[in-house]
Amino acid sequence: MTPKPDPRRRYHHGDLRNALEAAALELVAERGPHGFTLAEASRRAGVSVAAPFRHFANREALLAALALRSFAEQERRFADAVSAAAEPVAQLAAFAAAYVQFAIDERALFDMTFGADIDKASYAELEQAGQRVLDVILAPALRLCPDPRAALELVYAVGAVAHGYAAFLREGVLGIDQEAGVRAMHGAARGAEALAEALADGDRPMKL
Amino acid sequence: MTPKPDPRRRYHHGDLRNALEAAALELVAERGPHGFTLAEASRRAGVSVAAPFRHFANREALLAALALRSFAEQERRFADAVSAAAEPVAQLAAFAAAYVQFAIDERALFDMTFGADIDKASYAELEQAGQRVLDVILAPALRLCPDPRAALELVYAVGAVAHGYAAFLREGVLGIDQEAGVRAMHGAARGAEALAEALADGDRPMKL
DNA sequence: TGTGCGGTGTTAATGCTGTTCACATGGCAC
DNA sequence: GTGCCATGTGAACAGCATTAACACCGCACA
Repeated sequence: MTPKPDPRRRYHHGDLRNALEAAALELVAERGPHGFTLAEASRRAGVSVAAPFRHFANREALLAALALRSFAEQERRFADAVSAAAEPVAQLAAFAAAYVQFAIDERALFDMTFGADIDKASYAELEQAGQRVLDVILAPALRLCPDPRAALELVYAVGAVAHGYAAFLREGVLGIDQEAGVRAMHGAARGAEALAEALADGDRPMKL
Repeated sequence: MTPKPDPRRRYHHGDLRNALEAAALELVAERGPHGFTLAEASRRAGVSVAAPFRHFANREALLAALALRSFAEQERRFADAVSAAAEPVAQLAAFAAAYVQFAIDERALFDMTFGADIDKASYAELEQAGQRVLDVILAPALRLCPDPRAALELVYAVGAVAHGYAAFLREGVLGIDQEAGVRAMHGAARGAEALAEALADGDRPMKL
C-alpha cells in the first residue's frame, strides 16, 4: 500500500479545517439545522474528538465560520442576480427571488445564518457580513428613493419579505413539494416589486 | 421545619407539567432559544431529572407543547388586533404590527415557533395551529381578493413581510435598541399595506 | 374505615456530548 | 541533521437526554 490510500489516515490530516466544515454541512443537510455534532463531524473526518479544537475555539466558532461562508456566498449570488436585471424594481425582485432560491439550493448554508446556535454578538464580522448581503440592493433602492433613510427602509422591507418567504418555505408553511418553492420565489419577487413601487419616491406616502 | 415550606418539597409536585413549561420559557428568556435544558428545568421545578418524562414523551414534546401555546396566544392577539381595525388594508397592517409586537413582548414564546428543535412533521397539531395564525387575515384578504387563490397569496405575502421583520429584529439586523422595534413595527405595517394595495383585485397585475 | 391500584415521583445507570489536559508526532526552518 | 511548533491523540470530566426498576400516596371502591 502507498502511505496514504486515505488522506485521513495520516497523523496530520492536512486539511482538517475544511474537512470539518464540510462534514458539518453534510450533517445539517442530513439531520436538520441542529443535527450537527462536533463528535460526529470528527468521526467523519477521521480524527479524534479533540482535534477540532486545534482549529476552532469551540463548537460555536465552527458554526460561525460556516455562517460567514454562507453570507459570502449569498452576497456573491445576489450580486449576480441583481446585476442581471436593468431596472431598479426588477433588481429588487431578482434579489428576492435569488434569496428564496438560495434557501432551496443551499438549505444547509442558509440554515447556518438564522436560528443557528450562534450568539451573533460574539462575532462582529458576522454582523458585518450579514449587512453586506443587504447592501447588495442598496444601489437600486437609492435609485428609487434618493433619500438614504427611505432607501434603507426599502432595503429592509424587501429583505424582510424575501426572508419571510424563505423561512415559511423552510418550515413547510407553504407546503413541502417542489411547487411550494416556485410559489415562494414568485411571491417574494412580486412582493419586492410591490414594496418597491409603494415605497418609491414620487408615490404618495402611505396613509398613517 | 414544617413539612412543606415549599410546595415543591412534596413527593407529588401537583402541577409539574405547568411548572416545567414555565421554567422552560424562563430559560429561553434568560439564555436564548437554545438555552433550555430538561435537567435545568427540572432543577427549577424542584424535581429529579427523570420526572419530566411522566408528562412529556421527550424534550421535543415539551417544546412542541410550548409552540402550541405560542400559536394559540398569537392567534388570540392577532385576531384582537385585526378586529380593532375596520378596513381590510388596515386590518392587514394591524396584523403585521401585532406580529412584530408579539416577537418583542413574548420573545421566548415567539422563539418556540420558528427554528426551535422541533421536527414539525411529528406534530400535526402544530402545523394546523400555525396555519390558524395566518387564517386570522384570510377574511380581510378575501375582501380585497375575492378569488380564494389570490387571497391566499396575499395572506402569505403579508405573513412573510411580518415574519421577516420579526426575524430581522430578533437577529439584531435592525439594531438592538428599543427604536429598532418601533421601526420594525412600522415597516411591517407599511409593508403589509403596500402588499395589500398591490395585490388587491382591480389593480393591474404586476408586470411579468 | 380499610385497601390496593395507578399516576407521579425517585434513584441509578447508560451513552452521547463539548471541552480540557498532558502527551505524541512529524514537517519545515535553520 | 536537529529541534520547534502546529497539529494530532487518548484519557478524563461534567452535563445532557433517556430508560428501567423501585417508592410513594391519593382516590375509588369495598
